Amino acid sequence: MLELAVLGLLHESPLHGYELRQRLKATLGSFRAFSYGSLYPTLGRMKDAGHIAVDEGDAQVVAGAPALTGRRGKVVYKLTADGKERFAELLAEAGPSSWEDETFGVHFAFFSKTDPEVRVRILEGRRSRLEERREGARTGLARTRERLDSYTLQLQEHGLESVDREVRWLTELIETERKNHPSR
Amino acid sequence: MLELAVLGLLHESPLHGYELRQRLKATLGSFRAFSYGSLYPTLGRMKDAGHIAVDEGDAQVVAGAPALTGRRGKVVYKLTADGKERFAELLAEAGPSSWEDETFGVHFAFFSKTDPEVRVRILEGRRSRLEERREGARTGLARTRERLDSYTLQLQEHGLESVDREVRWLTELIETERKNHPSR
DNA sequence: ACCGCGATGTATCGCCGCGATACATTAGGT
DNA sequence: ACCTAATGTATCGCGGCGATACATCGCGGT
Repeated sequence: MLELAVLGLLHESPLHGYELRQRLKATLGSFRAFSYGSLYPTLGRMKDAGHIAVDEGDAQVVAGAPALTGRRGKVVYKLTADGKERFAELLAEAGPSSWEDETFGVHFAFFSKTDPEVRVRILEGRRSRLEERREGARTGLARTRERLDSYTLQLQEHGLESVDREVRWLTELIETERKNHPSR
Repeated sequence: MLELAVLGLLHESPLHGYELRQRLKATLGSFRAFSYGSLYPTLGRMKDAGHIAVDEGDAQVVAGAPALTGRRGKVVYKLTADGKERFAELLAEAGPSSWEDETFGVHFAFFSKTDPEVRVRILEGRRSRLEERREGARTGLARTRERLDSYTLQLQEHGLESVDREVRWLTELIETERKNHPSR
């Protein structure tokens, strides 16, 4: 998840942790943050996996100054060849994991680097996922409507409308995609 | 979080795990699920804390049948006096934690059991939280608009609109609250 | 009468993300 | 010269998630 996002961002240019986080916020927008508590461990894992490499931005040690305190330098991360492969691999997979709530947004953010066929499949997957959920909620609501207090009801309805909105959005996107890539 | 939800549901009537989860889905609607992987550990913690007690729905052991396999019975959970106190305590607190994304929905679901003053404070807190986020996103968007590809842009804008929608919803709710409880 | 299957039911495991926190460095303002 | 805000790296414990494992029960089909 975060892995995909990091791969995507480093695909543009090498970055250090802090920048990475800024970009994350800027790219994913209001929909997902990713704290340092996730970022650094993920970077660690990715490094271990050999998908990224570090350029110690290295500690320009001033001649006279004793290096008593570790004199921390910037740590710049960049993609390795394996990392690029991994990125392509993740971009290509259009399974249920690509259209779960949190994951979808990240995949979407890198759509311009994704194969058009895959784009459509992900959008459609996401849409039917939401439609399922909507139907479940709708019938559930119909069954229990009377027993619920007005606040719970309001919550449900707001939720339903949000889902509806997203479904409409997705439908538009799918149509646009089809228009631009008539496919087979 | 889950703790609050469980307290709220058990406040109505004792339930066992499975029912609890059904109610969770029904009450929180499309917006949050809560898997068993959260539920049972939470129930464990709450039991340890003395907020809930278990009624072993107990293994009606048939006379002749040897109890070789543990013959698992239903486990019914119910609130203790401490649990009711804890519930009231959680309902009364209207701090930042009450209007974070995930938390807010749960608080809202039990608004009918919440003090009117607290309700308004939570709604307002949530709203300003969203407005902050919106401003951040809006200015960020304005600064970087050119550098973003159309998909990222679309994602941002969809996000912004969603936030706008929720802000409008909250504003309506706040007005209704004020109308019904003019207060000081 | 038997089988299988889906709903009901309890529970655990490892992974991952979050918020809080700590601490160091650098730029700019007063 | 001093203070603050932004930049920067990193860790810790907690809580939630999806997958998984099992067991029981009622029901329809053969």
